[in-house]
Amino acid sequence: MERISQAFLNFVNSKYGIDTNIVLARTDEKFGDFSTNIAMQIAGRLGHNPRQVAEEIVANISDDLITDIQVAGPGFINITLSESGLIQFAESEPQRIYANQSVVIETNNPNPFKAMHVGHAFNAILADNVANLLEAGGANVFRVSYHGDVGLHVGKSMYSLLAYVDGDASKLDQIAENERNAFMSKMYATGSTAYKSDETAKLEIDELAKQSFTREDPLFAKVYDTCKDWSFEQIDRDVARLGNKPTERRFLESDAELRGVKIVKDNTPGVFIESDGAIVFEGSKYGAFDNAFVSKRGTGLYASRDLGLIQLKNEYYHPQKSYIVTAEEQRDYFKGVIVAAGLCMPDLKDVTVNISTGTVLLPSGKMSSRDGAVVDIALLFEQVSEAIKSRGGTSDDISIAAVLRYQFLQVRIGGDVVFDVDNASSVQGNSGPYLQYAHARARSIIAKVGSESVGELVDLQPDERSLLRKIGEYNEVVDRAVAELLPHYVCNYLYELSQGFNKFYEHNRVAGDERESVRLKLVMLYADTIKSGLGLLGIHAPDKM
RNA sequence: GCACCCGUAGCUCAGCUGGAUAGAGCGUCAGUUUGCGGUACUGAAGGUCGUAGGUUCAAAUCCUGCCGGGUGUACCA
Repeated sequence: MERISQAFLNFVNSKYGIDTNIVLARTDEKFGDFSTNIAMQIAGRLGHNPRQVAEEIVANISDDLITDIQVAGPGFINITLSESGLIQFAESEPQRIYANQSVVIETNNPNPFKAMHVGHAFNAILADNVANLLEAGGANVFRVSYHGDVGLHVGKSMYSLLAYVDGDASKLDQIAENERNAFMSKMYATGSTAYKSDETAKLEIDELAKQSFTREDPLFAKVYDTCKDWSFEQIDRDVARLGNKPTERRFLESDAELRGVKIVKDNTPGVFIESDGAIVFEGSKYGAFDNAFVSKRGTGLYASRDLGLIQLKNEYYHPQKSYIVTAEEQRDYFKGVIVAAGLCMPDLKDVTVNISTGTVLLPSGKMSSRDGAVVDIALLFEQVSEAIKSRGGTSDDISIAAVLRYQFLQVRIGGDVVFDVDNASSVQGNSGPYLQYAHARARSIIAKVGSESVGELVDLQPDERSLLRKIGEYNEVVDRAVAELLPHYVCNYLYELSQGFNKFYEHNRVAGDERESVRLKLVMLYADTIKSGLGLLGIHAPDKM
């Protein structure tokens, strides 16, 4: 295709003396395989009639791979490729635009001592897919996680937990493993309520929050360590159930705390200023907002820990890029942190990138609790599982992950997702299960016919050509998704592809047909393509379901 | 107040490096089956792309104003 593009550019350059970077674009099948608007682009500059220019160009372009080229509409040039041209596309490889790059990406960051909720699941799935795209682009990807193991929320939990154990940490042993998550949620909720309604409790919790940094008291330390371990075990299980690839390192706010404060203090004055006793970064000068990095008490705040984390990631991985995926509420916050990091550590300028996501919204009353609280991840899994069962499907972790991932990834990153359990779990329409089914169906044909009877793609019939054409778009779609780090392009494409397959399937028998060997080849190409695409989304494509 | 994000079919969303008649799912209505997995396929209805201007041969797409919704705005994370 490069060659054909170049032929256009060369001709336009020699004939009209115009340098352009016009590229060929996929077009509606009824027009051909590719089209270009190059004639209309240059006609204006030349003062010529666009159709006439197009005719001149068409008359001077020829290539082995082109079987038809003509002018249409106001001056489009439509190109139809030969079968071998289409096959070349189907057999090409995606580009590796991140080759030789090391990147770090946080693929989950729920806090311990609190239950994971649907927002964490959303964030984790999106980040894991961005990581997949980076890998597909050839990057050496390090998946890490980052967790808030210190601070106020820990104080809230510890308040309830210490009351519960009442001086005897071994009481925690009585809690069954499968009840720990619910127990921790309850502890946090109780502490959180007390913090709001009870002045004495508030003071105590503030004190416990401070202790979370030091953990000097043996009982505190024992309860803290036990529950933190429980939390991480649970987080790892839940993240795995979502279909995320494992992370290789867990960073903690407590690890980032001291070095973060040091970075801030080393750059004050300079990057930071002292204001009202606190150390502040004047982000408002950089399109963010003024933000305190160190409190007037001298303790590091969230922002200084992020600074410390940036330094830590660099020490471990020396990445060219470091991605942090967060909710859009933190967009301006990260803008400030990233600018500050670049000023404090000039070597790391432009390394950290914040990708901001939308929010998961819940349409029916079914999944939102009355008080407006967030949906616990356990409930999310349960609801999806029920929905799959109620339509007669088998509810295993692979199916549940397919439902969640596809639903979350379908929307352009940055937009909100309305999560309707029944809709997402449905096998009809644009959903994860539909794609899995469309894959299993193809594998079933392959199994029936037997892969040894595969033939070559020659003398294709229109339906066969059409499917081959669609398969050939895969790598272009992946390239775009990789370049823009937007997985939803892959979702949209895979849905169109499987629709195309189902249409083909409807009218073209494979097994036993006289064109069996040709069609089998096509079905195999299709099945491999959709499996590869689903893999990129972190969705398993079982042969049977 | 200021900054950022968003506004496309009844609902949920694609399309936004400007291009041919604005697409899809769900829902609604009407069809298809002695056949490789009907968990499928075909068709119909449904849109002044929030609004008013501007740029352009060409605007859902770029620019500006306005209207509507959301988020952020230092010692929480």
